Amino acid sequence: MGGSEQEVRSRGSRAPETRDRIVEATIQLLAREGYGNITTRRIGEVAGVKYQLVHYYFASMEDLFIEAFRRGAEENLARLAEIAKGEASLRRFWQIHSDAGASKLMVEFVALAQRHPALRLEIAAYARRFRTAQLDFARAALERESIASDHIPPMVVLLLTTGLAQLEANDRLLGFTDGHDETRTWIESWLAANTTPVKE
Amino acid sequence: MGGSEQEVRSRGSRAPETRDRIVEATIQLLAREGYGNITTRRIGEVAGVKYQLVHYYFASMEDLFIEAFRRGAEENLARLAEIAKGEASLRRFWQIHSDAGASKLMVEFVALAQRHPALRLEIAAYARRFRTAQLDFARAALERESIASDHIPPMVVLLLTTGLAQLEANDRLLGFTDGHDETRTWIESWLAANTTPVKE
DNA sequence: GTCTATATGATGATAGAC
DNA sequence: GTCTATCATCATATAGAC
Repeated sequence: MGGSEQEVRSRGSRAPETRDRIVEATIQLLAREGYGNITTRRIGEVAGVKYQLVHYYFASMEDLFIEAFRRGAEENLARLAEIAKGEASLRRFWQIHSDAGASKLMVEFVALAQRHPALRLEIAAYARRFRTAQLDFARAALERESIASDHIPPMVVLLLTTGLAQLEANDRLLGFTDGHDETRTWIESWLAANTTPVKE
Repeated sequence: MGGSEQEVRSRGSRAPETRDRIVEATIQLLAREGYGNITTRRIGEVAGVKYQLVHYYFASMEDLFIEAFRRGAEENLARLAEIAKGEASLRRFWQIHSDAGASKLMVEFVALAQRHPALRLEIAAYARRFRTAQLDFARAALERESIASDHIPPMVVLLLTTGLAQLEANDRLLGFTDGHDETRTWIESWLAANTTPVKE
């Protein structure tokens, strides 16, 4: 960990990344093992620091969770914005839901949220924001593309696809994936047959 | 799901319902406050018995959860079987997913399952069984009814609707229901327009 | 900033009297 | 079967030395 420091942190204080490491470890632990095993001890272990340091940087676990969630949330919103830059298409819309890792993380955070009211509010606020952005994108895609079948409200498309992503994450949590491939394959081919391709 | 019957509890005279009360309290607590607040002390409180009795009747919390889950699972399977007795229709199929309470309970159990491996296996086994039964029903409905739009594989219909139900339960957990009504209304009217009515 | 030690509290679980 | 009493464990969170 010596070497070159490309940190933009202008405050050249010592140990500039401990806090980041803690946040990263939290996300990583959450993604790998789930909310059930999240403790300060394990976080410290993964981050390579004493677990008491967690309390030095964060007043409470909830604060840490909120910060970790925000980091992931910002990434998701940024990615959505990135995708939204291109031409709106249902195919691109579908891509957003294809990241299994993000879905699982979201499930974990929601689970955590029930024990931490402030985190719950944070997640709820983000979820509504994200959904609104998704809705805009879905609306644009549906308007632009001529869908062969009945016209479907953007909200319906949104909830069905989001629900599917959540279901898959949930199934995986339980340890099975029956029907996932079949459904994804069908959706992909349906999109291929019913929408106009968009070039990158 | 059968197998080892641990206690026969044939002594029906003395305090016959304590065990049931504990199981009921567990389900009730899970439905009301979520997995986060499930402890032996709270269960005892709700059941109106000393919390130590929980350990008298159940070797571990996991055993209690498994029994509680089985009770709910049996009910769900029974209700599905009841619905399946009638003529298969997409409308009836959709009804299965309309019970918000059952969806939330399932979400809670899945959350609990991550801390309790044996419960996870139990739930996974049930989920696959239930899904198979639902799939049969969806297949029968799709075959019987002439759908106006493209033909959709039963598995796709199943995962989309199940996913939607799960999404709604999840949103409610977070405290918002944006788009739920709109989506349900659209689905109901779509079913009304694209399927043949079934008389009770 | 990081360490060692510790306070404080809740939990699942058990022992033994009645 | 139900009670009181208690245990060991693990959690979050602090205090204070360096």
